[in-house]
Amino acid sequence: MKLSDTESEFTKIEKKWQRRWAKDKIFEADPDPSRPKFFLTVPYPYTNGALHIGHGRTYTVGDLIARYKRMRGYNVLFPMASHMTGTPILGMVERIKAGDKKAIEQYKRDLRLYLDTEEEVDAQLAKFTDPWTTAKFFANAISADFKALGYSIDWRRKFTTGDKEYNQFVSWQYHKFKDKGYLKQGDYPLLYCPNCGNPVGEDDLLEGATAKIKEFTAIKFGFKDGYMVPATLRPETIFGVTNMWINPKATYVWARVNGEKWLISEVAAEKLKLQAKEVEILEKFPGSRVVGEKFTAIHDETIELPILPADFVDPNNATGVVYSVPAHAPFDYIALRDLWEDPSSLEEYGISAEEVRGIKMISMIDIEGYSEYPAKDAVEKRNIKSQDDAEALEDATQEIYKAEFYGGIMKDNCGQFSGRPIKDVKDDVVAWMKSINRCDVFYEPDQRPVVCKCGTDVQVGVFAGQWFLDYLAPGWKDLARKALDEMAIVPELFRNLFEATFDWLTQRPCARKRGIGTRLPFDPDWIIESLSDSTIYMAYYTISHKIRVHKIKPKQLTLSFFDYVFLGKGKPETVSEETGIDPAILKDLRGEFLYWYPNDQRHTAPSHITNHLSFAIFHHVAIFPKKHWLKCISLNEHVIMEGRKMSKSKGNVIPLVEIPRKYGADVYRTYVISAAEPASLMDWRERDVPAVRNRLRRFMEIMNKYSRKEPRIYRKKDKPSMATRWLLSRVNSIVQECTTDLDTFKLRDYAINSMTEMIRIINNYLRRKDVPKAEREGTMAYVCDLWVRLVAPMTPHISEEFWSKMKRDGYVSLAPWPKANKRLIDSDIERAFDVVTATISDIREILGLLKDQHPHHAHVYVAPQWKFDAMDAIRKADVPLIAGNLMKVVMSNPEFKRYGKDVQALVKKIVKANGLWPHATNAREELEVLRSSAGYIQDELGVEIIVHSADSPDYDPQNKARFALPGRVSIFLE
RNA sequence: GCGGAGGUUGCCAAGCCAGGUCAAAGGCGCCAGACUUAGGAUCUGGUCUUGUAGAAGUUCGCGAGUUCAAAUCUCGCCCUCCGCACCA
Repeated sequence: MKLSDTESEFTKIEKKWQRRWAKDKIFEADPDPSRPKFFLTVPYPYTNGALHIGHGRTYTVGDLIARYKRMRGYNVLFPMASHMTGTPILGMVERIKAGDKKAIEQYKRDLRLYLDTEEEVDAQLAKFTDPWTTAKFFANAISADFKALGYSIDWRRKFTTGDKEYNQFVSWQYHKFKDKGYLKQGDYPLLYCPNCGNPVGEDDLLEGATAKIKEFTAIKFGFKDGYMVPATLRPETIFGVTNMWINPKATYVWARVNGEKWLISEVAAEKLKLQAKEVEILEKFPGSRVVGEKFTAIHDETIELPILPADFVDPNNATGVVYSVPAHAPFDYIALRDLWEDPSSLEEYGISAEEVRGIKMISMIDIEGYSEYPAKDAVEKRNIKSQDDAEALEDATQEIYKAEFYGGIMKDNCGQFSGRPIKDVKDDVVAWMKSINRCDVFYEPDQRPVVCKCGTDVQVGVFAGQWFLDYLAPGWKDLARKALDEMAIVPELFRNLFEATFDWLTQRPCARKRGIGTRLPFDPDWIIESLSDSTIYMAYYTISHKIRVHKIKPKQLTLSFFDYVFLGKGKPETVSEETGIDPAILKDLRGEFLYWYPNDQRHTAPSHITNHLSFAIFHHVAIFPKKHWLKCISLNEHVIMEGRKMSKSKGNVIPLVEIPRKYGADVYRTYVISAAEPASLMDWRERDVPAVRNRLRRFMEIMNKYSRKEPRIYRKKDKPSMATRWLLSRVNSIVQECTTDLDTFKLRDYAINSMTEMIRIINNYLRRKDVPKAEREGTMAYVCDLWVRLVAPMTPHISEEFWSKMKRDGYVSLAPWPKANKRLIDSDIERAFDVVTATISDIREILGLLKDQHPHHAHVYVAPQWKFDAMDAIRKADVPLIAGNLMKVVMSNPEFKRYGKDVQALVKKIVKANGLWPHATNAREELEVLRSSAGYIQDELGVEIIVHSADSPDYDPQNKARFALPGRVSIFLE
């Protein structure tokens, strides 16, 4: 696709102003103690491909805030960088190298967005053999996209997370965690592909993408000179064990597991090897060999129980050994029942019918609504006949599991756990077994199949020595909560999710074995995970440009360098000795950090709350003093397309790069701001875009016509028309509302007020023929001056164009935000005008109902003053709206008594309307407004308007005058 | 399962926290009129139901409740979306 093919009508203006902004460096922000600062960040994009309109929403909102704050007089720093650490880029590059057709096609699609010919695309793709080239290409491409959308970014501070200098910064951060004791090492289970030898994430899976890891308790029942080891989700049921189940046809092993002898299935032994256990197979044999033998119970080793055969036991599931609790497990119950009924199959194992019939179910959990043997109840309720009815049995198992977990109590045959609720006791049973070395953990994926892209079955691997950030470390969470409490979250409704996340955070692996990133300084086998290298990096923006300017080398960026610059520790002279950096430069960097920090606002999408944003808060409180904690997090939801999720595979993704040339940056920006409030999902609807574009055209049309006239404010003494007074009032009200909207993050209201509503009132004003030309032009020029600045954060390019046409100094991007002139806001006029509008619609409605008649005159009767007074009296009294109450209020004033019946009618009306309605301040004003608007009403309706006072109507053949109410004139048409 | 957010008039989407000015903003779509050679654009009006006098009736997931008054507050129910950890 040629870039020049599809230029939008706005492209020329947009490019022109982007060039000038860059030339005059107006968004490059340096410390300036004379001005208040505002430091805004939006997370850097991940540069492994083209961005789409969804990303654009967040960056556009960020830019809108930056531009607004700039106009409010802040020294705004809005920087950007690019993210390339982690696995995605690496993964893609590997897939391209491997000749993966899908991956290549996907990259080609993205490249075609930026390159003109297929040859160029192929040539570029050929260079994508290392992640750096890829990341750099897209980082540059995305920067260009951002510039083309008019984002007011200070590009001098750009860096990538792969930079050596940045790695030094991340290293420093992790040294701090280590010093605080927040870093721990331990075992950690992950989905793992034995063939690739790597952990697998969602993107690496062919099947089972939603798989999670399930933790079983492996219980070591005494058997011969070792243990027989079933794995269970219900360890508390060991008190109800009656026998063991073994699949006689499957292969079992005696294996040495961490020095102990375990009997498990052969498959399970292989799995244990991946789970950080030392496993040596001692002997292989069919399950049938141990059937009929005895093992001992955990809670009482004098109890010997038999091992029985069962076909339902799957050697591939867990350890392939199952202990039987027939009273509480439907599978166990039915298998045992089958043997009771037909013990003949046991003969070959030397187990007699008497022996098996002698096995008694052991009830160990009390639960309301069930008999002694809940498993039996559940099976009978479903009328389950055989072990083969797996679905019904699964259902029964779920029922009992839930019922017992939430409502079950351990019976008094459960030793020290007797009498306690199941849901509380579970962990304690495990802890107790652990203390006597009778249990271990065994992991399985919670679903099957789970298949790696290489075609291999995925298993659970346990990484020994995995590094964690321990969010439970003493004091850390409390500090983070404190920071959250003091921080602004906008929209506020997202705070709940932060709080829930804080509650739920425990430990989190923070390093891994593959991907791009910073090596853990004290254990270089590990690479710091990319989410936790992106948490306090806002601080890095404050100095990144100067590191480059001063050509400071990575090895000079030592721990004491960062300690000094970010924490003020040490003396510049000492640090200079160590690093070789001039003390003056060090002081300057420290000054820059102190000027900009803290980060005043971080804007991003709520999907990051449960990870990156929460970590950002935790990491800030861990490293920085309170005055440098984050001040505010603002969020906007993501974007869907025509009511559907966007996804590359569906092909319903609009790349961000196409936006400026297809629609125009200002059109897109306006669309994005006005389509939905930040807290809600935005639905991109192609057919709504032209409507936005047309509004901008109308804006330009009006600006073209009036912006270059001589502005003049018509004050009361100039005796302007009512319409002009109304427009001046409305426009200034809107300026006020827009300011509030932006301050309270009601961005959609801002867009509607500043664009749609402004156009509406201006259209209305321009229709009024009673305004003298000079007055109209002067007033409109004044309005244009306010308007062009009001919309500048949203439509910066168009605004800039008119700002220069209006011969204003400098850039509108740096112009002061319009200030509402409160003296021009006249709520009386606005209310009075509403009466005119209401009168027009009333007459229109009546005209619509009069099908065959065509009246030429409309007699309008304005309510008498006493009715206004009566309404005011009620308003002031502020009593419940019951007719009696209201009557009392009005009648308490003797003046109203003489209107008896009419008062009653008025009160009835108010009760019916369930409240008071707006009207002019008094009868005189209402009369005046209507009289002065008679010509306008006439133009609108095509009938002659005669306004009367209801007190003394000149003409009232149908006695309509007495129905007139404040704000609701009475009308007679003829 | 646990946690979070929601369900508004054809569609999208405000309003709900601080109950009355709410038949409920704004946009899209649709209908009509003006302008125009025509189309597009623009401007104006209409768009829950009924109505030849400005009115009345029925609505904001469902069902109860609180209140003079509920889309808004309380309780119960139904349904939808999102997150749940190595994935940025």
